[in-house]
Amino acid sequence: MVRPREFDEEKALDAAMQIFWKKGFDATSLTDLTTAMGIQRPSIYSAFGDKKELFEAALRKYTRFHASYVRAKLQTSPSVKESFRAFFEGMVSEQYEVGCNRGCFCLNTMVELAPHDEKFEILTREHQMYLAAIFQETIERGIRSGELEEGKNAKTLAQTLVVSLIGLTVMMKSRPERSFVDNSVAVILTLLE
Amino acid sequence: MVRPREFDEEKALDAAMQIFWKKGFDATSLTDLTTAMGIQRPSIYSAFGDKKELFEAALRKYTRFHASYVRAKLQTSPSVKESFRAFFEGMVSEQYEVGCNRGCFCLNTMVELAPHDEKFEILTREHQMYLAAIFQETIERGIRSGELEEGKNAKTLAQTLVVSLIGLTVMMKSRPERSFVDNSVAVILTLLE
DNA sequence: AACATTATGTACCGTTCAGTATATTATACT
DNA sequence: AGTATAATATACTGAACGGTACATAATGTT
Repeated sequence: MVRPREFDEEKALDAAMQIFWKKGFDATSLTDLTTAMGIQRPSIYSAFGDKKELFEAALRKYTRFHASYVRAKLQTSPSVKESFRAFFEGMVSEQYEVGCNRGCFCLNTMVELAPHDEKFEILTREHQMYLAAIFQETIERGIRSGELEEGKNAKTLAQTLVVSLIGLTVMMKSRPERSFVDNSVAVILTLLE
Repeated sequence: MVRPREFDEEKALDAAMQIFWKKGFDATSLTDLTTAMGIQRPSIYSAFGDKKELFEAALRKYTRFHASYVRAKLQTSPSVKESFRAFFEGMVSEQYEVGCNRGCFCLNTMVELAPHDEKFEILTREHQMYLAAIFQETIERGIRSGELEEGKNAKTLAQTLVVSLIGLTVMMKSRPERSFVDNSVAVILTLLE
């Protein structure tokens, strides 16, 4: 009945995510987007709406991906402590190995848009809350298995680990000496002892 | 010999700092700046250079102010633990009392500009290093006075507290329930126990 | 094969941006 | 008082922005 789309919407959205992640909302122009996505402006508007709607779709894609990534990373070992260690140390390694320094798309958005746009305030907050829930479940698993002491407050500990994760991620944007973050990770992990 | 400036440079720079702090570099237009600073464009250019130079001057003013603020806050009590508590809890209170949510100018810049501009990567990193040094000195004071145990590693602990400070500041940009940050502060402070 | 429908490519819209040329005004020194 | 100097105010520049009108191309159905 009609002419079908020539481009893969998911691939195009992925390209948009990458560039928004790297440059942020304001600094990304529609020309940047058409180049990265490999399609023309009217195709963007018909498929995704305006720039902000596209950004929101890209961010939602990111948070889904990121949440499942974190969930997977925290199950790499039967040991909860070991899983958290692998998670934090892996995050640091990845950031220092990659050339560009884009950090976390959700945190970038929290800084750039959340204070002036309630939609993104809510969206970014809820992602952090979700991460805190994942952390809490993992800690509770450790308590049940006996690896962590019974007295630990899983909820407040999880919240603190999320705060630490945010701090590490943002700190690395300024490329401090690696020992700075390595030391911090080591101290943060003592909270699980 | 010449016509003197009609405006107070420090006051104008302060106004520029406030608006850059609130809106960031890209989102602040020269029209915003002339309005906030109460002067015309050519006056900005002759007194401060271009937009980026003005931004840098504003950020340097901020970091100087912020560093001395932190130094003062950490001497509010002879007790190091109590000083850190006052510092972290005060920071949270201030953020929740203020209507707008501008966070920390230096961290905002770390996210917006540091990854794409080496000058700001260095500037923001050095401020965090300076904060870490202040924290370390404070912890060492606590160790000398006997308030903190001898075995504490002042340096790594200070680095971790800086990471925590960053995490709290950024987290608050999404306005989570206050208990979230209050809990985190409480746990973070246990690192000093 | 003709048509209705939607995607695409091009070229454009008005607006806003950072930055500046020019003319005027106000000062300090001679 | 007159002049040299620099700070203002106005108005403008070209470029880039987000967004869209319009013509063309490609499909599935009749």
